[in-house]
Amino acid sequence: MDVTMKDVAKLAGVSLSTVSRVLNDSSLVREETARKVQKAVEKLDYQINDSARILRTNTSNLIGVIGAGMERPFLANLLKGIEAEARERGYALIYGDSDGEFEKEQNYLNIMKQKKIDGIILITTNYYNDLLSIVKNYQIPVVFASGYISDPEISCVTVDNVAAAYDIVEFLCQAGHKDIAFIKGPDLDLLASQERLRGVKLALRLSEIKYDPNRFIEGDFTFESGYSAAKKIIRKFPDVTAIFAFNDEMAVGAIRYLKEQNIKIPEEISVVGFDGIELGKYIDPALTTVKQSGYQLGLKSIDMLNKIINKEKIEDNKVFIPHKLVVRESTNKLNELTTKEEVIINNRG
Amino acid sequence: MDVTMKDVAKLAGVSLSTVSRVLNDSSLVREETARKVQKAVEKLDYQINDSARILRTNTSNLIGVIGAGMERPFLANLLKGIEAEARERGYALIYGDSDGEFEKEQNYLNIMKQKKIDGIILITTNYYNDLLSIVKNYQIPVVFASGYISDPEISCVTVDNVAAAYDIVEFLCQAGHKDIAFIKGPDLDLLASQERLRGVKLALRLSEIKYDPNRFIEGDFTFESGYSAAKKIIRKFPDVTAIFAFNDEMAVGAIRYLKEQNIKIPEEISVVGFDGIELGKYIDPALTTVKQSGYQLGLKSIDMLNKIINKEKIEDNKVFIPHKLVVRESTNKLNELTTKEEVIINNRG
DNA sequence: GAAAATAATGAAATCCATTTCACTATTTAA
DNA sequence: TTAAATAGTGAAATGGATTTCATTATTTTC
Repeated sequence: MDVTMKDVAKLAGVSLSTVSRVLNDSSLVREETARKVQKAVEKLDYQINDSARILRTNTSNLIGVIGAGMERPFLANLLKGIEAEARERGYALIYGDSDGEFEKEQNYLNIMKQKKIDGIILITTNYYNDLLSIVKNYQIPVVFASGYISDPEISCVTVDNVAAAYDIVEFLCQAGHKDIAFIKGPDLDLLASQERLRGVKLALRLSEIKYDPNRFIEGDFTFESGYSAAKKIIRKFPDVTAIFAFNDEMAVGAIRYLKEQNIKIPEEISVVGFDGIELGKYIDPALTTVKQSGYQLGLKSIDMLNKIINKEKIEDNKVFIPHKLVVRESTNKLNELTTKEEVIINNRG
Repeated sequence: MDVTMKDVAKLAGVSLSTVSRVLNDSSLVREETARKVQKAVEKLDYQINDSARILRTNTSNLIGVIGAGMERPFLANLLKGIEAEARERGYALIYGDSDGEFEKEQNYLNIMKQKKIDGIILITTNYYNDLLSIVKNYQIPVVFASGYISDPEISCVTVDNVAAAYDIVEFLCQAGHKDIAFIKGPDLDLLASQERLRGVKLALRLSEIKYDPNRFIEGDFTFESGYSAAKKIIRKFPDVTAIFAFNDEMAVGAIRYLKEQNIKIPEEISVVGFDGIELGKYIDPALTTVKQSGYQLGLKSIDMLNKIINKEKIEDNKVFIPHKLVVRESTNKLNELTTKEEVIINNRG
């Protein structure tokens, strides 16, 4: 029913082998013969049967992507970057959502293995050591694109979560904030959230601010969780002057809550986020955040994976993409606030 | 190197055929034999070679998804729904982004055909008639999940863009707005944007408001385009009392611009969006919009595709998912505004 | 208990491309 | 001109499953 190489061979008056050679690497075929074959291919609109090819060659030009929470803007852009670079390099993508569940991850891993994927990108927040050992067992090239994995065998591409979180907290501290609350990610998130936590602690220590675990409210990276975390923060710590949400969506949720309570941002409370998604520019006040490019992360991940697949030398299997502090309207210096109050006090006095 | 059925057969002491039967449909196999085979499968951790299976059976349990602009929250959720339902039904997903380019769509269509996908979901804004005829030629089950396609042969699942746009414009009109501006989608978008446009026109006609094409500024569904569209609107039509952006992101961008200009929302200008993405609840003012569920749309699309693949009867190959007007803070009745003004006038008088 | 029917299994063909090996045609070297 | 080397091509083996057809065991029927 479908056109096969045999049909092409017959029409071109050559053998199967020759057709195959023309379609892959015509170096061994006379130009004239190649032309005949090409003509037949076009005339019949021949399309290769990929399964047959994969069966024989054991390479699929397929890359598996297993992610979770990919509807988040940052990760949606990551996927976009992955897709663009994969396409560029001749790979197609098999995409599966694990919902952050180990079982589903395993499941997809199996399915993808059965499809003989050439490599796999994992975007998984709560990796378990089990997953790591399974992945290693599979002998399939893997890149983690969600956080730093210390295991030296594992390649990963990620923003430097520790440094980035450090930078933004340091920024708050240098602005004079001492009473800071945090909306962290799920405790199960062993990658991004835990790393950012480490960066926070580091910055606090260097600024000689006591680390108080109570000031870390757990969220799940959604608007909603940011909103309700802010509520808890305001109740428990009415004196905070700054909130650092571990991603922009939670920051936006928090801002919404604060505004509902008629708390002025940044005059009374500064709010900062993480990721630097487009949205941050358009909310009111525009969000101060530390920006990383999901798209870039996607490109780099495929780049590294491609190198592993092709057994190219890799200088370093831990790659960090750049991050940048973006100061907008949701923060100010605590001094400024003080100044204003002083002015008011002066007026009164 | 990999474990094959042959290995399983040998270990279990049966023939290849028997192993295959056990793994597919053991109805013809003695229970005892089946157990032996199962045990061998487990012992060897046998994984089927999918390419071999597909080659033989010509069915892949693969569904292709070709989309564009999938980083938009609504579409990201659509993809999530597609993935969830596809997984549920035993399909894996091959995912490609077309960037809205015909050539890339064609390309992916070819690649996917070569991989013997069982069906395909198209989320493409500017479909060309070319694409339609190609798709028809391919004889592969297809579902459009992005808008209404009139061609009776083509199945589609979509919100009723005409009705939804009608509803929200009617809502504005009934609130007393006569001077409305619109931020539409790209003119190339023959689906969502053009349909919404039709809904708008219908509502305007029924409310006896003259249709003025100048009042429709073209955007591209991004925050940024909503922002600059609002700028144009305010310059050209300083008297507008309402803006309808054809999606929520553009509405958010518009709101940002209006706020920068110290224009009060909704007191001076009401703003409405389309889609009902989560974000709308958290911006200030919370966005009035017409809500559809991307996730739901995804589920329904796979459901329909699955039916086509299995040659089940389909009552109607045009399916609409529900939409709902969600009134929040970004709109008010023009009367209320008038009342306030009257009060002010009275105060003055 | 023999014949007929059914259940359970295996051998071999098949799906479609790639690739090795063998062979012929053409060049090059001597 | 002949021997040696190389270029170009084809036949056949191969990858790993499914499935048809044939065959052997087992039941059922009379």
